Amino acid sequence: MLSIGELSKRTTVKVPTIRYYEEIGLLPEPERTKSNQRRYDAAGLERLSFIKHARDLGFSIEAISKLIELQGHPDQSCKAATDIAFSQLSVIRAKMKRLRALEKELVRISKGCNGDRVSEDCYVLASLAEHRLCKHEH
Amino acid sequence: MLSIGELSKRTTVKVPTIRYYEEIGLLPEPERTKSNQRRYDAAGLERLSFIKHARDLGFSIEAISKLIELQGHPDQSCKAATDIAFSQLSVIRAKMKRLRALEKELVRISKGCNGDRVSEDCYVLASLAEHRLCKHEH
DNA sequence: TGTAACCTCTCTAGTGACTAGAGGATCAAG
DNA sequence: CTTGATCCTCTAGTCACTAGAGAGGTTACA
Repeated sequence: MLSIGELSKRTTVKVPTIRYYEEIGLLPEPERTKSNQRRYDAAGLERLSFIKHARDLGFSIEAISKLIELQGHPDQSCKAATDIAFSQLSVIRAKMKRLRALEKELVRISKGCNGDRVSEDCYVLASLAEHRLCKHEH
Repeated sequence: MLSIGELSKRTTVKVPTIRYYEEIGLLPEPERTKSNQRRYDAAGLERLSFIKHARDLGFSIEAISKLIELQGHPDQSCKAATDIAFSQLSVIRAKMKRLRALEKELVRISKGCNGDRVSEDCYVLASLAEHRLCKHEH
């Protein structure tokens, strides 16, 4: 049985975050010692590892809740799970698309001035002030 | 002179957001009519357009505050401004790097199961449960 | 002049996913 | 027995807004 601190070390999830997950119902309430400290078993460790890994992959807490729910029915179809993974993939791709556009524009703007002028003549500041100076959509 | 609603339409910044910007000091307090409604002049419109454009490019409110501060000293060096733009660029690039890694991993995981199995045998769920199954860093 | 539709005001609270800190109890090592 | 680490609960803060309540103001048209 692991204390919250040991669980934290093994999963690299911070202690207050573990308590937060419990509060919102993502982790079940664990056993307690006589002195009211939390104690986790192997199932608790596994569950938190799952959450941590999914979070690292950018899944929302809501999506993770659904995935856990699905895990709990090992004999049912996993279509819902793969759907969630695909929608996560499209979330990631949408973010990348946007970031690529921003990068392009910011590179262009940055090239306009290397910082050796006065603010009045700075192309960076001018570009921020006037969207018209932008070449790409963002 | 523009009402807050007109300013909102021209900048596509929502009314509550304009009030929020005023609250945190990003926008100066505008004039008011006798009946206490906000009225904005050309300077107010320009300032909010600047903020909006910078936000669209992903700059934080804090960075924008600094940029506005710099704009206020048109005769001083613009190095600080270009520095902020460059650091924003590296923020964007770091995010993209991370997203690329996540995308790669998620594509790989998703390929492992097309949703026609039971949860117990689903590679997507298994991969989320076990980091060991991952091929790339994330 | 009436009235309906819309705009604006302030204030509070909620979002997501935590993070920080206060103030106190408990535990393990020396 | 003491010290320092760890644990507990609770509240409040983060970022950049967003939503809603309830009251008052403005505008267009009959």
